[in-house]
Amino acid sequence: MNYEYKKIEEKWQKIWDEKKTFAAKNDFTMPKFYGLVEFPYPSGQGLHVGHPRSYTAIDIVARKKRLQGFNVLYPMGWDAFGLPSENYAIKNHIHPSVVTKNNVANFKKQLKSLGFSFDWDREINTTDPEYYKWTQWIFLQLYKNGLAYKKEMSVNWCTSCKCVLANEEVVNGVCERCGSEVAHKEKSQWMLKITAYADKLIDGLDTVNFIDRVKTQQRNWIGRSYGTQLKFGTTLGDSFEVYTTRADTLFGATYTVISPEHPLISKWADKITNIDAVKAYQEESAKKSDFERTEMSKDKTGVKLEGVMAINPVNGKEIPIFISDYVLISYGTGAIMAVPAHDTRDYEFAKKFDIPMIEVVAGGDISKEAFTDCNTGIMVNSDFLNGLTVDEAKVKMQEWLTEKGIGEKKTNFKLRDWVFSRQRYWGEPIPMVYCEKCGYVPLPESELPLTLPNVESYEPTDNGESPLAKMTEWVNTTCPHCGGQAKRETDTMPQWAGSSWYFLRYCDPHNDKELASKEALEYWGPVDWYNGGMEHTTLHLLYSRFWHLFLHDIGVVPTAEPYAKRTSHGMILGENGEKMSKSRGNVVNPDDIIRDYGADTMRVYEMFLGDFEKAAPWSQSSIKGSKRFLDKVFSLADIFVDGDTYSKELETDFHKVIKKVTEDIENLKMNTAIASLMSLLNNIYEKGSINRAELKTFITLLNPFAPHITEELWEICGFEGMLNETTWPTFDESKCVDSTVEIAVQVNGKIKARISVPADISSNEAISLAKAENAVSEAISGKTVIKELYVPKRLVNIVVK
RNA sequence: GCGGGUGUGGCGGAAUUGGCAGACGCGCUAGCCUUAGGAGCUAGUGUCACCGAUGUGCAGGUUCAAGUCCUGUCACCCGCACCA
Repeated sequence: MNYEYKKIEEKWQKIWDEKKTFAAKNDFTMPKFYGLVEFPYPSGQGLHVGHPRSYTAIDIVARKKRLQGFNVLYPMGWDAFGLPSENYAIKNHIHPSVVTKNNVANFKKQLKSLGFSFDWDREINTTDPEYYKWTQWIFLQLYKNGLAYKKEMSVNWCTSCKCVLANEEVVNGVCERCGSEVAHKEKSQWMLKITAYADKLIDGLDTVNFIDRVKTQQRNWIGRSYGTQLKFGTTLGDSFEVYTTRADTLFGATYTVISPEHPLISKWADKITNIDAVKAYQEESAKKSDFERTEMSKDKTGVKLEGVMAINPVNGKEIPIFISDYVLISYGTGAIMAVPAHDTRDYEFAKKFDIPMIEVVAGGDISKEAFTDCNTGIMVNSDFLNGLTVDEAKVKMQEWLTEKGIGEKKTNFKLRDWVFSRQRYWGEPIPMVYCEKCGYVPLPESELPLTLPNVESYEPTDNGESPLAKMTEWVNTTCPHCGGQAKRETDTMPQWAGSSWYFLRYCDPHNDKELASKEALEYWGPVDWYNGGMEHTTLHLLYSRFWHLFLHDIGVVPTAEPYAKRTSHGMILGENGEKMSKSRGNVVNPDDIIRDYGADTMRVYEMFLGDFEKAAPWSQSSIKGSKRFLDKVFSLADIFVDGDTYSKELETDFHKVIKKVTEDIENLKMNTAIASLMSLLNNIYEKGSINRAELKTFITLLNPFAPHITEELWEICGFEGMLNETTWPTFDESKCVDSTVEIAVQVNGKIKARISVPADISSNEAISLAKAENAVSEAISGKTVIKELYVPKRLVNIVVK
């Protein structure tokens, strides 16, 4: 029989659609499984071969779970706000909503043609007012709880997108999206206080099953450090605070540094005798872009403040104060105590400016480099700390500082608050109005959704205003508080807003009273398994955990953490091993693959490609292997015979493969699961026939990977009902072992022979059988046997001298 | 610099966690079949001085036994990047 994949695939996709085969059931008594993949941004380019790698893997898990009796929620939707649609709209004078609609239709068609078991009844779209009503609602809750605030500050400004960026969106000093230079701009921005959740975001990681690299990356990004904040007096009679994690080295502090933006400078301006040089340095560092600043990070620069000295609180010594851009205003107090002998950066700076160093931890050689090791050193030159270890000294100094009222314990984070406004059209309007009298006033919840007005032009402006600002009839409104004249906020929310809670909406997508019902959230939450890209680790994944932790605190969701398990797929690279991109000309279009080989082949190929977590290059010729496999599977119908139990020859094989596939799917080892099915298929053909029981098991195991061809075979072979209504095969551990096994016989670890023995053979018998082999007796004759060992079912090793 | 990871045939990758390295697939070679083949079938395929030796980035070590454990070292990839 011929495997007509096109006909078969279209047929079953239509049946699944009509029967709503994969709709999640509203039966909250069943055991549930909520599998989630990141919903795509529906770009004009259509689906990329990278998308199906993630979607197929979780589809396989979802399909298997259904057969195992779970009520499965596997939803899909569209993260449709964003710049590409807006830019396309600007260029072609089409409303972004129209662009989005067309792109969604195309994406949906493509996804359907791959046979994913999504519950399309729960499809959502972040640009739908019925959806973003609740995005705005969450913003209002954040505002009411003091977690959204407006602040005038220096922000990252993408010169090409003409829009501010969050810290997470700046990569190597350039815009994460377009790669353009990022400048600094003073702007008043809506901020979300994600830093209030820094501890919870770190500690929560201990309660979830995320792959380690995701956890470490989030921990590093949040960057918690435990230290001390302490006060240095000055010769002007005032004081300033510094943050340090090495309070133990306080006796070694030989200077201090404040950042160029530090407010002390203007306070001291008339006392600083070299104020011109200081101001020049301030200006110079303000001009540097993030990119330049990191580029120049090796060479330390700075200016000493003349006319003021700091006083080391532990010994009263007067030490100089510098300004230098290696101290950041945004971290700690924007000022540090410098201990050149025990900090690499201070060491470099001190060498350059010829500042003395004092060794306070013995164990290194400070004439060569800073000694920063905290584990081996012993305190010296430190009065009451002498002789202590670093850890002991930290504690003692901390106590001393606290007692004297000079310093206290302090935890700091690298994480900054989230810049939440964007000066673009195609985003959720921020539901706030500005009233001259009342200041910023939140829109009443009853007025949500606040929909985007229709504007003539979506062009971003150079002055940093949102395109919405020109819509005077939309902007001018009345104050919800006093009824007076007021203006709407014209900035919109960032890309990451809608995706920060979308998985909640899937639980109850048509609810118009709340973002989702309590019952639905109780039942479906948390997401059991979430797979997505590593590139979202410190963006979407972090943001959505923050929102969820907050929603939990205000009682909206039942659990603190949104995702019980997080895995991540590797990228699919072009055939040349480089990242797929239009400019490199190595992009593979999924539509072409489906046309030439079929969706099932595409699915099997992408899963067989290699280790799911690692990047893997696409290989056009390897696809043929997957196609050949499915061709052979389809031909099983030709060698189909009667028989309702596994045949003797294949029984062990079947039990082993059921075990292997069942376990491999849970571990995302799809490549080895497929390999074991291929192996089994080879054995079946060697035997020459397959019976009912065997075929049933085989196609059920293969079904999650290749759903169309297996449904078709199910029908052809006359099995009852549909394959997706059957149950997942089970295995018997005792039947997974062969009764006879081939073992290796080694002499001094070198293989001399292979023998077949009963699996349960005794050690003595195995060894004597081994010795009976010619090659073995030859190798040991005339030598003394020192040791003989038998590793059950593996090998015999005879050690001779 | 800090953090995470990876090095196994011509290629993608396996290896029950210390027990026969190279499963499965691609590619390649030879043969068969075919008017033809970028189709199918059969056999072979780590390397070499091919009855034997050797082999998992490199150098040591532990062990009866090491891809796997330990020490050192090199290379590459990813994330963060002066975070005090």
